[in-house]
Amino acid sequence: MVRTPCCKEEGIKKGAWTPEEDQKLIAYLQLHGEGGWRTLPEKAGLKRCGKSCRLRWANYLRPDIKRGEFSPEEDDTIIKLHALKGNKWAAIATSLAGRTDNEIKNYWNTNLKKRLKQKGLDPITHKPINSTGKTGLEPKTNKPVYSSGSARLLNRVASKYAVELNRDLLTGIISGNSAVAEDSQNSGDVDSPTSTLLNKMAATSVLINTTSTFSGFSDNCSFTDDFNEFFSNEEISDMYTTVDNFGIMEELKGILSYGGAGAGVIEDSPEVNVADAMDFIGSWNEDDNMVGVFV
DNA sequence: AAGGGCCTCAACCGCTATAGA
DNA sequence: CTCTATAGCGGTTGAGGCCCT
Repeated sequence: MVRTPCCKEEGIKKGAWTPEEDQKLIAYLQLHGEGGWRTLPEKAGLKRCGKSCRLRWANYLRPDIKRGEFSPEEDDTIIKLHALKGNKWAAIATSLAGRTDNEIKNYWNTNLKKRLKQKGLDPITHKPINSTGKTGLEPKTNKPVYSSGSARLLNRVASKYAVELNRDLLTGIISGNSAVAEDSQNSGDVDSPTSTLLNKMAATSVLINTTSTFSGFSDNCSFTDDFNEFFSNEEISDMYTTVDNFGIMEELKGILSYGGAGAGVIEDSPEVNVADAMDFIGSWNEDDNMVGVFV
């Protein structure tokens, strides 16, 4: 299909926007809202094409855009998500509030890509650039790399929720039959213990959010850890690549951050030894005390 | 001080996806 | 179903600023 380019008309200005043009665009959008980009320039008194106006607004003028340097946390998020999604800048941007896909793309190309290279990592594959082709993420032993992650996650859940909270909930998380967990099992994909657990937890979180009869976690729960405190970068990377989809991970993050911004920071509970294999998921013993069960 | 090279990032281009007539 | 308009995406470009010689 041949289409007339939108920006080839006579008298259409290109290049950098002036403050006056910005003001006209802002004023118009504040008055009329977004949309109707094709006719907007004429109505707003701008000699620009609609596409240019939309881009200027989306990438620069929108009031919710966060300017300034990227934080180390944002850097980590971008790198992790890039490892998972590749150059899907718009998808990555949805996880960084106030950052645009264009900004992330530029930041990646000018900073993060170089940083990975300096660390000896291929910015495309995120694997080490060396002759062996090793990724650096392979387990150092015969144990799967995800084992410690799943074990620690379960310990945290058990130790933080089990006593004061809903025993049924935790049991449900671990032994529940959710569509998500079943999909994972039916997909034929390699199903790591961590991803199995995460899928079950994520499925349960959906249940919490959508079923009014389900009491879920209590409001005084102070479980405010996030992934970065919870797991190593390697573990997070592994989770993102083995769990079913990004949405599930976001759901799980919702569980982990449950309790609200004002809740206290949890302290590390004494580490409970958890079997690295996740056989115990299937052999969950409801008569056992929650904390310290996983040995 | 001059100018050449490099870097950054806003903006553009070409394309696909989607909605609606 | 087809066609068209619009929105959105990712790659690329180029202006301008900075740094080094």
